Amino acid sequence: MSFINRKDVSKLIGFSSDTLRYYERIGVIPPIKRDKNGYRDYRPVDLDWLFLVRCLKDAGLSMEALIEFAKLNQSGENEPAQKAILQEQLEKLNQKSAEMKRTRNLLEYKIDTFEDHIAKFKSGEMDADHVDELWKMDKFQVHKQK
Amino acid sequence: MSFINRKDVSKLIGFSSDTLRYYERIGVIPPIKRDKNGYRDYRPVDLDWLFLVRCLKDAGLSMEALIEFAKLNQSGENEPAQKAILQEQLEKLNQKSAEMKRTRNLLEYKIDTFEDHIAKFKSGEMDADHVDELWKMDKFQVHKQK
DNA sequence: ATAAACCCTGCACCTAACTCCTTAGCAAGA
DNA sequence: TCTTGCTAAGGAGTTAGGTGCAGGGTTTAT
Repeated sequence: MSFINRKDVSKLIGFSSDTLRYYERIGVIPPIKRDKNGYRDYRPVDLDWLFLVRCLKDAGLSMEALIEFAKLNQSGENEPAQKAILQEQLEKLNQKSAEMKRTRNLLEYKIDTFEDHIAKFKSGEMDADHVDELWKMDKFQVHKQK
Repeated sequence: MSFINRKDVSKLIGFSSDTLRYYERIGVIPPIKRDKNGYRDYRPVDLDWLFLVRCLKDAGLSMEALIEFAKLNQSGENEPAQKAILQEQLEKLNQKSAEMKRTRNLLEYKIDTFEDHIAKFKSGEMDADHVDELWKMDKFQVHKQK
């Protein structure tokens, strides 16, 4: 007689039953209400939370951050703190995006110059100039030493 | 008398000495030449490879993919295969970027509507309509069931 | 009334990717 | 020569994030 059972939730959100139970245990999702048999009875509010968890996890948040967020949410009047977490994660996401963009540039460069690059690589002719060329692609801000 | 020693490489690329040794062992980087003492002697060609590994790893490639790539590179005439791997990873990177963009939208939405959202969440008033609202944000293409 | 198909719990186990530990060799300065 | 600080190798330990399994209960269909 569950409203939505474990299996349906798995299908909807894409976490396995085991994973859902694991998340509940470590505190990523709040304790789910049970029906008369002790079976989990997921409500829309739970699905909403799981939806958010799914997105944030896919975006690369750690379980730790998600647990912190879940705790704040369950323990009352910490809306500014929660909002701060979301904003912080948004900031991280933006940084990550920028990082990925740079890596994409590098990949494109590597693909474009592949023949040349590999030829040098194999013959051992690749020298400091080539490495310099890569440093200049702005991924690292280190001082090359003599 | 190393050209560039382990510690310098750590500083330059940002992998710890242990990690460098680990990578060499599992085949992410080729066997590094040694000096008369048996100490590793990193050459520009090695740094170039490490640079690429650093970027691809940061972009989320698994060690497995990197090992495959490294093997192809060491074992001769597989340039098309290597190029294919890079292109495949570029494709994955693009997908991931799109995914992150969607999640960013969700986060922004959540932050904007936070007060309202949390109020509903706490009072348990959040209902199927709200979940619908989220489904519509295009992250999932599932059929909601009755 | 028995089987199929769900659900429950606790706990052991797993993979990836490191990270640390121990024991030991070489090397350059006080 | 002694100490400090680098290096080496092999292998055990750690962390994150699950996954599987045994042993049991319920519900529904046949």
